[in-house]
Amino acid sequence: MELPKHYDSKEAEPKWQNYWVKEKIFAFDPDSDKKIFSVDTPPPTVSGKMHIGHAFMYSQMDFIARYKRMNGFNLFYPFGTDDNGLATERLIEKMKGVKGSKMDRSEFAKLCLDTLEKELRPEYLADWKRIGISCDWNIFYTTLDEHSQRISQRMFLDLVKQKRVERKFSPITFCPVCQTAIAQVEMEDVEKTTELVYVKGKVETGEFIIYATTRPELHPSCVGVSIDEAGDYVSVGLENGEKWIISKDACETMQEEFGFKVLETYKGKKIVGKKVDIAFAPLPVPITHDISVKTEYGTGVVYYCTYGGLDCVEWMARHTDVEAINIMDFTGRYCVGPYKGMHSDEARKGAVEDLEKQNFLVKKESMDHTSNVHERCGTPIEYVATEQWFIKYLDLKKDFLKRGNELKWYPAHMKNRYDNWIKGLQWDWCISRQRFSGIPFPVWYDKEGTPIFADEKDLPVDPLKDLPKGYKKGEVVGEKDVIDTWATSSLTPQLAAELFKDKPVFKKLLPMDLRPQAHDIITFWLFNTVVRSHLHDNRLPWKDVMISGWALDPRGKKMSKSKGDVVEPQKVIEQYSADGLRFWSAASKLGDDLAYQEKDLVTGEKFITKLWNASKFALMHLEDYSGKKPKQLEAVDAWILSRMSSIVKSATASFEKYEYSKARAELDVFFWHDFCDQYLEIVKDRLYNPDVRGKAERESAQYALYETLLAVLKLMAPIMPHITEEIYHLFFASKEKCKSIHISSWPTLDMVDAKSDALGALAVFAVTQARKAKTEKNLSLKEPIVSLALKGKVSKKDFETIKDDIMAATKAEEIVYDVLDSKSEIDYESDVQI
RNA sequence: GGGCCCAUGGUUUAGCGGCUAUAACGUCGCCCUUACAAGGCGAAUGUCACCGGUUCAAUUCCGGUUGGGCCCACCA
Repeated sequence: MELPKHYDSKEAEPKWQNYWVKEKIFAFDPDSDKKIFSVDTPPPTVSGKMHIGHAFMYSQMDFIARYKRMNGFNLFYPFGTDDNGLATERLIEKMKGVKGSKMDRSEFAKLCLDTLEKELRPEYLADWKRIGISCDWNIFYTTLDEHSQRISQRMFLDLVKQKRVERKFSPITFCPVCQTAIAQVEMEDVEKTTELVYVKGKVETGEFIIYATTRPELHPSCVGVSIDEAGDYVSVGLENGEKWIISKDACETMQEEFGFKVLETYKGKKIVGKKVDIAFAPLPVPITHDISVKTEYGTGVVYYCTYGGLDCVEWMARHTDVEAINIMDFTGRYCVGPYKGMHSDEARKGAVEDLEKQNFLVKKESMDHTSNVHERCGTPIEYVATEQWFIKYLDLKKDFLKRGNELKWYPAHMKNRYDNWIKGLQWDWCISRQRFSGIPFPVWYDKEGTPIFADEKDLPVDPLKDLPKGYKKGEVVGEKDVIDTWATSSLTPQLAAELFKDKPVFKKLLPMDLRPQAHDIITFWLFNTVVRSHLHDNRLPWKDVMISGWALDPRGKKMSKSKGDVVEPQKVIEQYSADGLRFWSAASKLGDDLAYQEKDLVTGEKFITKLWNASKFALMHLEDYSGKKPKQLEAVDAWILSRMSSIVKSATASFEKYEYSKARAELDVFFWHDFCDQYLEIVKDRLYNPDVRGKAERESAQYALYETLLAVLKLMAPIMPHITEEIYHLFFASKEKCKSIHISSWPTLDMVDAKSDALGALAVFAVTQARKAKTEKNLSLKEPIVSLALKGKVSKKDFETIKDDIMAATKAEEIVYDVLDSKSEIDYESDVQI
């Protein structure tokens, strides 16, 4: 058999991708008895093109999927897209020139679904197909369609039944200029200089407690003052007779400026409970202890307003007996106190002036800090309290930690991030969003404002259009808020599995076997999914999680559009190949970030070329291969089969632990050096010249060649699915009677043999020494060797079994072999006479 | 500030108690060798970040320092 001179990945890759679809190679068989391996593929957001990070992570996921498939598993390997988020919404608004908020909700949702289905998704998915992801593309879901809406709403109702959801007042981030609620992704950090003002609060003892703030305009909503009960505080006396309370740390920095005398030092605990009159606040507030207070910041005293920022929100969560004074409403203006009707800037000026006039101001200083602004208009965000839906789960932290321990983490250290996150959790999970599109809450309110929940049978519902059973128009008001996208995408195992709800196989799909994902979303996506599965089904969503790293720019930093160093996978594939891209993705250890280096793609391409050429050589000599195992295996053939067997064993072990990179590296070295450089060169003579070397000797080589090349192809198939399929089809497919290497059986070669290893190593040594001698004399490798003296630790009798092969490979005219003492420090010795 | 990861020839990396520290890219020299010049053979290049400790023995284990990366919190 003669292979074409070159392998053309541009032609071959799409060809095989089409073949796999046409032949249903990756189709899940719901009726099969084979063991299922299920993958909870994280659905990417359709917000443009697939980026290199996606290509990196999804390739790594696919290595495992393909490995499992070859190990006889019936793969449940769905693909979904997360179309529920803001990014998609924005993209469609831009494309269609519409404003979602000005449209009817269900009309906008329909527009989104249509645009996604007809225009965006096919092109987007083509990128995934082009890197050779072996999902069953018929098992597809979108987090926005009826199927997902029904499940998401049903799960919400399930939580209602369990009394795990509640509606309560809570602040949301809000842009006072755009007058809209904004999500975290819409905010950006801005570094700016602000004025930090130090203010006096009158304590019931007659002393003043000093606190610093950048938001003095919030004074009318001050609800508390906190200190650190374990920290050191001091009372100091000023010349004018005033006594101030500040932390000991603050005292040291302020003493010079104010020239006060320290009267008393004590622990913060001493002043806890004392009442303080705060300027413009309606009521005196007690001094409390709070864990967030550090004596080394400011004056070691913090005042909390509702709401000045996330710190205030968290403080409120810890001080549940305190009632909030909501100082701002959705007009973006203050609604209580002396600055009623004003925006923040105006109010701040007024507040500083008033504090100064009324002698509450201690000092002003400027400071730099980062604050959150709305990325669209640059306005600093505000916090406005409104009613929100929450999933109550803070009481379950221990259970979540336990679930984390039950989960098998690859790599193991990634669990730390999960644990760390849970330990720091202070809020319940707010699942409502004041956005115009998304999955609606299945909730209405009656005239008293009591929620009415939809009947599960009627799902999905849109409460802005539909009515609850037994109510007429005008009797109820539908919930306008939508369910947060994470509250739906935390249900991906259910979204995928329920596509088979009516089949018996459904029971076997959950929990899933594997969740692959990158490390940046452990704290929300992974965690949220564990939470939902725990709450709804009292079990883990999956058995294993495989955490990928990130693709970084060539200097090891995050790629960014503004720096212009974004690598587009589409271009990489264009220039190199999908197999090359995947080979690169397999270069980093699971969980490790990988800096993009173009040379790695070149290495992959070279591997492809080498594999092609080596196969060309092998298949040329296998044309007349009988397929039978020879009675007598030549020593060098036994050696390569032994080495191959070792590689099969360790590569298999590596894949089992999701360590595809180790498998790749080992196979790479074996294939290139042991197989191509050494074995093929040694065995060449026997293959070409059976008349001289013997027919049986050639058949032995054919057997080794067949088995080894096939094993190499199969081990490499998960990582480079196209080139391996191409070669497989040129020869092996018909022999093995199998439609695709990807559903062929994983190699189980079990021919490890220590004696063969020793003989092979000696042969390799001899060949290497001969090459070295010729190279040193600047001679061609074809140059004959007059005499080759060789010493080793194998017996003379055993040496005879490799002697002819060595003579042929080195072009030695004579070989003299001696046995070294078994205690000798060196293993081999040689003397080459040319 | 809290947490996690990382530090090995010019670059990217393997090894994670004991061989002369692995390989690729790059560099240099040689070679058309019946698969491959998009190749082959060979060579040079490393106080394994720094300082201590444990050990007969440390690149490997422990503690600290420095430098990088990421996630979270951002601060009165």
